[in-house]
Amino acid sequence: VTDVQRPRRSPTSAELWTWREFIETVEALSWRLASRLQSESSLSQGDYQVLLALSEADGHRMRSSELAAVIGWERSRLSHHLGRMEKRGLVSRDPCAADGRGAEVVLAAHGSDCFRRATIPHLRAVRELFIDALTPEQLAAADDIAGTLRRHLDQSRESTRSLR
Amino acid sequence: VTDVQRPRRSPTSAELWTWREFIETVEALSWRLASRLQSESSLSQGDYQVLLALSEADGHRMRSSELAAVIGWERSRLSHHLGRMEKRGLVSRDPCAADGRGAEVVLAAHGSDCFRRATIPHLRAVRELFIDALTPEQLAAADDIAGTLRRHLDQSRESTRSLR
DNA sequence: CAAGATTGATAACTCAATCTTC
DNA sequence: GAAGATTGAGTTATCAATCTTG
Repeated sequence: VTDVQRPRRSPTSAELWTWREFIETVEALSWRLASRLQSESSLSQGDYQVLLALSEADGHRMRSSELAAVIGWERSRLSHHLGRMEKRGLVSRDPCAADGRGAEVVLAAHGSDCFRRATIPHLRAVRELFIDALTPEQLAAADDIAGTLRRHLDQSRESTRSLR
Repeated sequence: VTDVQRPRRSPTSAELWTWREFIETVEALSWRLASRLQSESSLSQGDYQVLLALSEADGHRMRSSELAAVIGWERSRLSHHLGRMEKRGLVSRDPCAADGRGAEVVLAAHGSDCFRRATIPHLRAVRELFIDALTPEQLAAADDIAGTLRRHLDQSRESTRSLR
């Protein structure tokens, strides 16, 4: 933690191989899950993320920008996406009582239905393609790695911010 | 390996938590790397993948469909993307001598320059955000997990195929 | 003027034709 | 007719305005 200033070696070829295998595999996995979700439940990954976040929210409703933060999207992307989901009857938007500028996104009944029906096959896919593929030890290691990477990312976001 | 037929429990909440943390973190990491690549080198991830594959190819040229297979894209996506890269002078396309139907994608001089200039900051980013974040043990575990997931994915692709 | 959110223009991705050559 | 590759139409993502309210 004290070597922040010192420039370091570039990655070895073994390290790079690990990196490429890791990122490409996870992307392939994510792609495969997205296809299954689409064909089994007619939802895109984006739809699912939005519906999941709303399902977990108090009163099945959230401020638009909070939703964007939770799922890690830019606001304009979310806004366009919500427009399409609204057309399909999955969500609706209400003006926010407390803050006249804001909007609240509400899970519609049809969205709730779609989400519930999608959940079982989707969790089955997650189990088949991820959880069952790994030993309990590997799963624990995955958890550890993800947590470490996440904290590192958050920290580096902070430090680049403070340089501005 | 003998329990293929038996339906199984749905994931525990701890397993799901691991899954979400894992996939979301990797996606955040990938997104962060893509932003850095774009701002530091004016290349998208797709551009980089194409340039990397061509740089590693014999004579800096490849058949179009082989390139698509290597980077795991659909042919039409690659074709559109190559059109845009060609406009920017990064690659060019030659008719293939051996097979009149085919096209060969060639790394242009400007593409080679851009790729070389992009490499150092990009590898630095990979090191900072991934390699240095993990201990050697975690890196080894990541390698193991990726390999296991990859084999599992390949295997499940095969078995769904044979059911048709 | 800053923050919340939407809009519009442009770029990129996907899917189903299409065209050419084997 | 099948394989290699491109094209076009429709959908989704991104970036820079824009509009409205605090």
